[in-house]
Amino acid sequence: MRVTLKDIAEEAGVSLMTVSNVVNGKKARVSEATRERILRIVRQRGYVPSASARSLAARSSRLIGLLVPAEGDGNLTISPHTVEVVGTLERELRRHDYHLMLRGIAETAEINEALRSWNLDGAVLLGFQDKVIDRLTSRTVGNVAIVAMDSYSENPLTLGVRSDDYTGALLATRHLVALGHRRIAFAGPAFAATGVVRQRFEGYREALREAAIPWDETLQNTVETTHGSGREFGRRLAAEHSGATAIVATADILAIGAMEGLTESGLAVPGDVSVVGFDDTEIARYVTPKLTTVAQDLPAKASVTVRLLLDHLLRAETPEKATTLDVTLIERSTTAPPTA
Amino acid sequence: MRVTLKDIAEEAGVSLMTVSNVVNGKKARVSEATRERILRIVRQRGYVPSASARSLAARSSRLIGLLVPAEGDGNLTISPHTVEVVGTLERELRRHDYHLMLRGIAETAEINEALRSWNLDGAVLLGFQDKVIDRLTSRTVGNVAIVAMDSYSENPLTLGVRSDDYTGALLATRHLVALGHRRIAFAGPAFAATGVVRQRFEGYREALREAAIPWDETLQNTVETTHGSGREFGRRLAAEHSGATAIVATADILAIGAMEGLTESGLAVPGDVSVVGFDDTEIARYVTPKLTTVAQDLPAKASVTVRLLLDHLLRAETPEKATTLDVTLIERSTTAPPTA
DNA sequence: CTGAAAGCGCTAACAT
DNA sequence: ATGTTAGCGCTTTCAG
Repeated sequence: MRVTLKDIAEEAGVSLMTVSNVVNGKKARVSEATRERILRIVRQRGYVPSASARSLAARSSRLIGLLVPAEGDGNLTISPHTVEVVGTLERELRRHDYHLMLRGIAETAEINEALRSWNLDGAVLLGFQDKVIDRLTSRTVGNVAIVAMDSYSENPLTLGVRSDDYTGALLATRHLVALGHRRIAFAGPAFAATGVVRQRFEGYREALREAAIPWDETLQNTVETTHGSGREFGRRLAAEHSGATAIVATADILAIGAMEGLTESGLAVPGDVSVVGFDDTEIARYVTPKLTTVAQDLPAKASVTVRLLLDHLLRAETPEKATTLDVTLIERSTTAPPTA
Repeated sequence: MRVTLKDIAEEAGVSLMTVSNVVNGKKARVSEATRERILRIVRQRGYVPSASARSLAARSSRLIGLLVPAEGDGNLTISPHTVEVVGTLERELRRHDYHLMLRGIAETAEINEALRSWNLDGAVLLGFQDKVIDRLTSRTVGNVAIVAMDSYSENPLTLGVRSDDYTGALLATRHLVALGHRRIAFAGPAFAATGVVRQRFEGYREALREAAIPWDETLQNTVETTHGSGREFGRRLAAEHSGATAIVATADILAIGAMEGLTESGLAVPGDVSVVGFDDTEIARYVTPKLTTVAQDLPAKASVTVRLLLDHLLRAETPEKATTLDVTLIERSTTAPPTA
């Protein structure tokens, strides 16, 4: 059967605890000589500690939940830039001997269940609505370290990490304004009083205000974050003659869909209409013309998340306030001055 | 503290075991009356079983490892189509009360460690080289159910699930031949005697053979699976005047890079050179012109994987032989007859 | 149909 | 520097 601490202890002629201490690197508690002897036996017998036994006895699982919304019976909702973050997360966490448990969440109650069932030491909430984060209570999350990524929730039980969505949209819109655009459409999913999309919308509005461009409600478009929906939007924009000469989209995929819709309708990008995306996903560089977009600092997002998690886990540090990461406008080829 | 079985048992005035049996749905072992009473208390007290305690006592963790290569110190290697498979996997597995543990693997030995440390009931190996799979021995994997995705390894300890790579490349190349191409280049990463890329290469070769096109080694190009590498390849092809009028690439991203390199060099796609990709990732539809490519049946890949896993777990069934999934050629706009 | 005993593999808290 | 004791929360096995 499985090799246990006891086996090693017997073979080494020491007690269980000594082996345990060696395995856990508690150097202060064991002499260098026995330490080395035990380590050799451990390697030779191929001993691997049992995570469940540890988790049970130590009340710490060294397990971090990677919680992702799973709409209804459907699939997980994993956006491309999320994937990149996850890769880095896993690596960093593993270096500290923490492991990731991937879990789709259909109803809020499942967050609680996941946390308690596996005795998670922490969790990263990826892409949940602010209102879901808001609802988390200390009863449901206990004392685990929770990072809510891309959330603007003020819930003090969670550590927020997000990009500066407001400034991103501000930069994008200013860029358009500077090029001479006056009628700039906004395209994004429905949003509430708080959240990523709301921030982006407000940044856009602010840039308009700065330029003293009067607000026209018809420029605000509610569109799903999909290529198809973006395409429809592009077609509609072309058909409506709303006079819009530029689009700020809340996602690259949406922007790219819009470009296709526009082009199909006989409008040129950026000749007739300029387009700015958001996220700087890989595809932004692969479409023609290459998409001007707002880039997030994904590596920073991952490392901040890990740092926050570890600070809380190791030093039980008080959650500082939410971290907002810088954002940059990447000017490529989908923006140009409006044609007179 | 935590609500335990014992708490419930005391409150209900029954023994621990009765509660355990109720919670685990062993209906035969408890009367309907007590069953309902206990269930109510369970709900009301918010009892959640401890997975680690279960795992320890039952020697089954209900945990499936999602093992992904992590090159050196680097990030996880997660391709876009892998992500889609993972989403479905998670959902299906969770419906059966299994959970996923995401784990990057830098050295083969870590597979063993991951398996034993967490007492995994099974694992899905995503995108490992065949030679890694080959090396797995019963000592390292024990009796866990292992699905090796996209592997052509004959290792009887693993269940193989993959797409029909050979036929995919065959179809792609035949399509090109049918259009009238005679000098068709192959672009893909270095490959060994077995594996996904080897299969694709052989499919390509076979189509050439069918058409009695003599083999010219210079048409076989070793290229990394990246956009940049593809672009370089496109440029080189344009510069070399090798006479190639078409390209079969082993990945969409590679094909798209090649298109860009070709275009930059003044060659038109598909006017001067036709291009076929592989995988039918999302971006294939977003580039201009839209990419002709070979589509895998991703949902099937996920559900076969789950079925294989569950069969092994639930019924301890003998692993049948590897499953190969059908593949289809999606003709879009990057292929056309060669210009005379 | 229900219960008691034993133990899964490990660690925290005290000894010594 | 090392050992002892007492569980962690659950399931297995065997008895009623």
